[in-house]
Amino acid sequence: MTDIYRAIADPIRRKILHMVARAECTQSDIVAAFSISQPAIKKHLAILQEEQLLLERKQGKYCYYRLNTPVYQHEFSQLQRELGLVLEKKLAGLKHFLEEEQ
Amino acid sequence: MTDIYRAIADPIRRKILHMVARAECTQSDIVAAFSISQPAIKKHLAILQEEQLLLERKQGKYCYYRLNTPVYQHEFSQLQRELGLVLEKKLAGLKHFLEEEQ
DNA sequence: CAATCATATAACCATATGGTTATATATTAT
DNA sequence: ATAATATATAACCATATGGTTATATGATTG
Repeated sequence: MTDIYRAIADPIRRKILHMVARAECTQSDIVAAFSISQPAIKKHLAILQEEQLLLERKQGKYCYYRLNTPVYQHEFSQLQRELGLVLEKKLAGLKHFLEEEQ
Repeated sequence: MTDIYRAIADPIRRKILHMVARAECTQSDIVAAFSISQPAIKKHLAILQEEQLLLERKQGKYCYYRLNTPVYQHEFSQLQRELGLVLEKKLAGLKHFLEEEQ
């Protein structure tokens, strides 16, 4: 079940997400954009796919990747909510502290 | 230099962030809140500290942890921006596509 | 059909992660 | 002083991560 935290843990995977959001890319487009080997890129793509953030379309010898936008959008807003709550809790604590101080 | 992506990659560390945001906690408070060993918790705390998200205060036999709020706030907004850009790029692509279609 | 290009996969390696148990040390309470 | 509690650390283990090279397969081009 989509662990976006795992997906985004690596900076190369984050850059891949940017690439495939901007436009559909072939695997070799992606390989060309980095200075690591094709199998290494493949593994990153596999992780992004395991986490459902990537869709692929196979055409001839090419494999096109694009963002799975609905999933990304959903997972991103969940993440924002989860991490945003941390700050809200902090604020609530400060508020409480100030109100006790009257 | 603070890799928030590493810090938040594990669900236990995310829960710890919530705990220490809500209130200052001792290490044993945190240990009590999970079903893993004290050394395992200690390692999670060490990672959160390496990434500058946690401040500690030592008092007698207790070690109090609290959120490093400014750093968390800053890193969280950077993260939001970076991951939000992915969606913006997607939207820009769709917009461009529609405008070509007139 | 042969060469080339894109992708897939196997085998390997080093390091990181996430956990354990056992034990040491320091502080506090009885 | 002893016992109990809180924390720290060492040693170990299994698995995951992030990379490599070498090679196979499949599609396209000359």
